[in-house]
Amino acid sequence: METKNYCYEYPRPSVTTDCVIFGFDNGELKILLIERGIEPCKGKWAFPGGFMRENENSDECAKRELREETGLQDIFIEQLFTFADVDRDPRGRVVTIAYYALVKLTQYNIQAGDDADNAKWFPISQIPPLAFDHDRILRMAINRLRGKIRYQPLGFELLPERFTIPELQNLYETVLEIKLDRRNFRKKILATGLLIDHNESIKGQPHKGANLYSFDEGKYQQLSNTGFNFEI
Amino acid sequence: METKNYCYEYPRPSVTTDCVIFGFDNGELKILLIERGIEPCKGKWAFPGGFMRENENSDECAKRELREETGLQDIFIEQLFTFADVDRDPRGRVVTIAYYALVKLTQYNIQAGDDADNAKWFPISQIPPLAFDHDRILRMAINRLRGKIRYQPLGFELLPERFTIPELQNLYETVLEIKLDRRNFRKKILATGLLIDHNESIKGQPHKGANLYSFDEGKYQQLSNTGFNFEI
DNA sequence: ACAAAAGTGTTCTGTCTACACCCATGC
DNA sequence: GCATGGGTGTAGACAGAACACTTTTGT
Repeated sequence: METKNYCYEYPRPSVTTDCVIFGFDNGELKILLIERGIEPCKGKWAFPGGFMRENENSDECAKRELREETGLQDIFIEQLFTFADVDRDPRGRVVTIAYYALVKLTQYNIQAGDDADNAKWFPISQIPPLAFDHDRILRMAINRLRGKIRYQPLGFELLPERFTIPELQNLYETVLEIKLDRRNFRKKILATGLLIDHNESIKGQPHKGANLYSFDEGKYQQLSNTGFNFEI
Repeated sequence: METKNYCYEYPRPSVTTDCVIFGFDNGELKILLIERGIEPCKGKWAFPGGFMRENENSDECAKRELREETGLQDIFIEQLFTFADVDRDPRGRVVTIAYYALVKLTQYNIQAGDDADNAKWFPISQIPPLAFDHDRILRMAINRLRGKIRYQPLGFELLPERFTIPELQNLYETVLEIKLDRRNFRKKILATGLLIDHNESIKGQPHKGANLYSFDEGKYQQLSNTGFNFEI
């Protein structure tokens, strides 16, 4: 199966994209994985991904694979890192351009088995054995998310369109694995002026329902053009 | 020349690494470029780089190319981003894993033409027309350096082993394109406890010579393991 | 003695932290 | 009326910003 192919006198590796998909639900950070039905690594779990085609760039490839394997589209996706170790795939030389994506899980409400039969969400505390070097990719994706959520408004990509401040705080606490002061968090997040108050609150709970907000994407774009920095 | 090669039924692109090399000299941030002697883009300037071999990963490839084309080794180098647009190289499909490197320019004292005949340092304010999509790569490298120098001790990689605080400040001011207060800068950088005082100062100037320091790499490693964050 | 850059300390201001009580809702 | 979580304000600590004068050295 392995053949040597040369162009400019050099062998060419296969190139794939893989995508680490984060969701947030029930106070837990989760990852969408697909169970491999064929060798190599049959029975292990892997990120959705696949081979880059001749007529698409890596961004397009990552988005296409996401759509084909999970039905997801129009979600936040960003290049993470490229993995090019010699022996990462037993079938031959494979270079993988890894991506990570953020899903409004409660909104899209993806079910395991949308397109791929054995897709499943796993809390990051209970990740099953992963195929290839996907554990390394996962570690890097989590670090990227942790690092970037502090100074870019990524959190909102993981929550429904309308969310409460306690939900947002819970997300930050979960992702960053820290505790935050309720009063200070609310002050800081409202001080950015980037939350739109909908004067509407959650009903049907045995306690006061929290107020709903949404993120003002347009205002954020404006502000970031004038050198403003979001920061938690 | 272009042939279609399939493995797992998919065509394989060529894979290269390119490296954006930063140096700092004379109060200027500079980039090392190589003039292309052959088509395509003959006469334009490009980053050193080349095709990844069968028995090396991308890090090894980037370091090897650096050594072969500039004589540089054992310098700071890090993966930047992967460029995989369909038409970035007129010869065919080429995926480039870009790197950036930092050189202690005054120390290594690389001369234009070490190995590659037409290597030359350019101040970033006077970059000549670049080959392929290298202007995009350069922009991304500069942004990465600007972003990362604030919260990781990258600055020291661009200065000689022993440097003065005014030199270090000058570097930060140049890279970040801002002015910093001399007294506050000194206070902050010394407060980290990461500078070793050599009680030795620059001589032969028509004014007071500045004191020499070096960066305490070992202490930084220790501190960063215990959750310390460098920040300017 | 003078020009040029290095070195040094204090005050002010604004931001982050810590913390306790009342409010709304469903049962 | 009680249990549960939501919402609010203030005082103290701390870090960052602003700022002027003295010191060293070569010419």
